[in-house]
Amino acid sequence: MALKMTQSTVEKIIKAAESQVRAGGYNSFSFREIAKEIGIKSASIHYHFPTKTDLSVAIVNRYTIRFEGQLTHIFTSTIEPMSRLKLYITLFRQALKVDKKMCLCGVLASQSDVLPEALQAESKAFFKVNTAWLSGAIFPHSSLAEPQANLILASLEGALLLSKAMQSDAPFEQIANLLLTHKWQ
Amino acid sequence: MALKMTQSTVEKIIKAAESQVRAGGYNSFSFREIAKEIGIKSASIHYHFPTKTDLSVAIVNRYTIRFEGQLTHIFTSTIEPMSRLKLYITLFRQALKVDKKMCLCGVLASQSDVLPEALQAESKAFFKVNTAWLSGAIFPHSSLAEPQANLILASLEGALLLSKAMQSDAPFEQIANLLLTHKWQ
DNA sequence: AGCCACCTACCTACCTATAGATAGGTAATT
DNA sequence: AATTACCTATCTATAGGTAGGTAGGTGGCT
Repeated sequence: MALKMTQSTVEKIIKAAESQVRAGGYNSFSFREIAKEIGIKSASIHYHFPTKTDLSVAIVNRYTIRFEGQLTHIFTSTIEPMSRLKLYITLFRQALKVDKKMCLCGVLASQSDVLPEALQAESKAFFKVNTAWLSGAIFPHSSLAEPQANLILASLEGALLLSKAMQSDAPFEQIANLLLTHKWQ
Repeated sequence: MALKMTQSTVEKIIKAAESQVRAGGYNSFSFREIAKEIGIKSASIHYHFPTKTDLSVAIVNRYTIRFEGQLTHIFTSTIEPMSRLKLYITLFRQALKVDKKMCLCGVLASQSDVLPEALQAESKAFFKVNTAWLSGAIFPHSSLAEPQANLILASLEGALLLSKAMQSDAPFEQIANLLLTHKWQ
């Protein structure tokens, strides 16, 4: 029972933190803001995550694991490459339209230079997972698999960026549409 | 002479500030850091730019104007769409390889939610300049000009993001190559 | 069963560093 | 005399982090 409560608080902390990072980046989330949001004191967060780096790594770790879960789900739900791409795009569309936030690692990547090394590594891992999956799941027999995977990933990260900046979903949808109608050879 | 010195200090402030924003985003640049970097006191920056928002807007403004200058230069140097695209890509390659930094507005876009409104507007203007130029200079007679312009811009912003995260220029070059070999109809 | 040691999950109170911003002063130029 | 381009000194808010306390539960020992 006490254990369950603990996990729940940790979950709340990570969720609130993820939300704040995705809204404003690494330097615009704070222990005090998270604490206020979930109704505890900032010192209590240090009990669960001694340093900001520890908490940040935990956020990205959870994010990547959940993302991987969704990739696996897509992979098993269809073998048609373009169907998989369509579902892959849905993951990013959800960030934009449901969460109304950037991709966590997209935000972090743009600030790579000022991130703790452990966090850089964690965000790098997220992108590796994505390019590896795209190569294998969408371009299994293409010699251009790697560059094409990079293009899709970059386009979608950029599409989120652009749509956030333009305060419109249109850029994202136009880009998504081009990716889906493109002849990938 | 005094006027010249003044402009020079203002220039130094903006340059240092731009560099810091592009490295770590809006919340990781500070008056004190800039002051230290250029050898004055932080209070003196407030003389030239009363608030952080004022300074930020000035940074993006200068950035956009200089970018527009380079776009105009490309436009007049060739009429061949693919040559223009190649030169356009060079602008982003320079950010990655020479400055070793993100696009200023790419970083800011990822933090849109926490930016002062004036800054959001300024960064939005940068992207509008780019999509408008791409449409007119590369896809003058295409009905798909707008989505294609968005795709190119998003791909390149995303390419910077990805290359920063992966700590490798390869993703950028692979994406650039695909954009240049693509049949844009 | 009753006691005791320990652990968990918080708390209050506080530290130092740094943030943006302001007031008021000053030397040099116009 | 006024303006420009700085300065020193200081304010308040907030940052991450730490020390030490405590209520309530767990588990072992007699």
